[in-house]
Amino acid sequence: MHIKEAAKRLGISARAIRFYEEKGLIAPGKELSSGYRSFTEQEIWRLRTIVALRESGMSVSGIQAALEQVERGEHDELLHYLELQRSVLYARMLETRQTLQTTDHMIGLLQGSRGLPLEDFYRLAQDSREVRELRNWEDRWNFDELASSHDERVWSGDSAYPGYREALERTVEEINPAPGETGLDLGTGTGNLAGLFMERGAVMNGVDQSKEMLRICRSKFPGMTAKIGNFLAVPYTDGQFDFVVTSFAFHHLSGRQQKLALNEMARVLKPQGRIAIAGFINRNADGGASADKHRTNSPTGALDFLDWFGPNGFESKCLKLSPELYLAAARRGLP
DNA sequence: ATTCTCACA
DNA sequence: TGTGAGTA
Repeated sequence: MHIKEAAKRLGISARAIRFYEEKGLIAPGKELSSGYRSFTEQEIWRLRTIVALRESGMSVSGIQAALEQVERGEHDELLHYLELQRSVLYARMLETRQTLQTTDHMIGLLQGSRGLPLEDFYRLAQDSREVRELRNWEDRWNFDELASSHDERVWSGDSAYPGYREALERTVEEINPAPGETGLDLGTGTGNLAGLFMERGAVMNGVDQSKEMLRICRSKFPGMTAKIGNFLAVPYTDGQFDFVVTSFAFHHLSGRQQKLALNEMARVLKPQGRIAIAGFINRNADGGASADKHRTNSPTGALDFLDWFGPNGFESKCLKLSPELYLAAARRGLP
């Protein structure tokens, strides 16, 4: 089959097919006499995959890497690419939704006032941009960096920190899950906290940005759903969870990112849901990404984000577990 | 009808 | 990440 028919069957331009060839995604044979490209059904199938991945937003170079790995039989690599792609799409959706909200808000302002409320517009636009910039945090989506972020977090494994296990157990006590309740563990790592909740009969979901962590987590806890994602774009729809927990992860965020993360936690929480945050609690002036340097021994450090709960309809408290470890717990009242 | 290259957004 | 024009 020649290029035009192939293009027609795939619903893309012939030019695009040549482009994919130029980028090394396909290598169709050429007819000796004419020099025309000749496409086999195999190649059409491959092109279909390319088109599908492209439609989901994956870059051409990403598709190239994915296809190479599939050829080597490493299917979980492709699975990882798709999961990653999903989380990127989800983040994009949340951003779109926020833009929509801002626009609605502006429409409301316009309808409610005679003149142009320029100052309000300006403030709204600023807020909106700020949130977008926070979400667009470093490029942790870069495949190469996933490994190093894994290393950064490896200390949170079983043996590493004194008080680690106690902090997790106290978190479970605070949430006090009823059997059958649905929970979300953000920055779940290898699923240690989620595992404790499952022992209590909770149905657990976990989110982590490291595929290595998720792989270990899945093998440790087959009954748990684990997704790639992060605090600022939690890959779940609204109002799903009875409780959201996180341990030894929140301090990686800057203060403003923590606020955004709390918004996300509240978003996926059911009306009377609970939140528990355990670990180091930093008092982090904004801008500093690595919060570990700013660990504080002062419980007032926790108040920086505990202040968020009250105005958002939560009853909250903060417990000091050890000189360095804290547990913030919150419960949302009736709406 | 198709290929290739170059410029362009 | 593609597209369009011009060419052979």
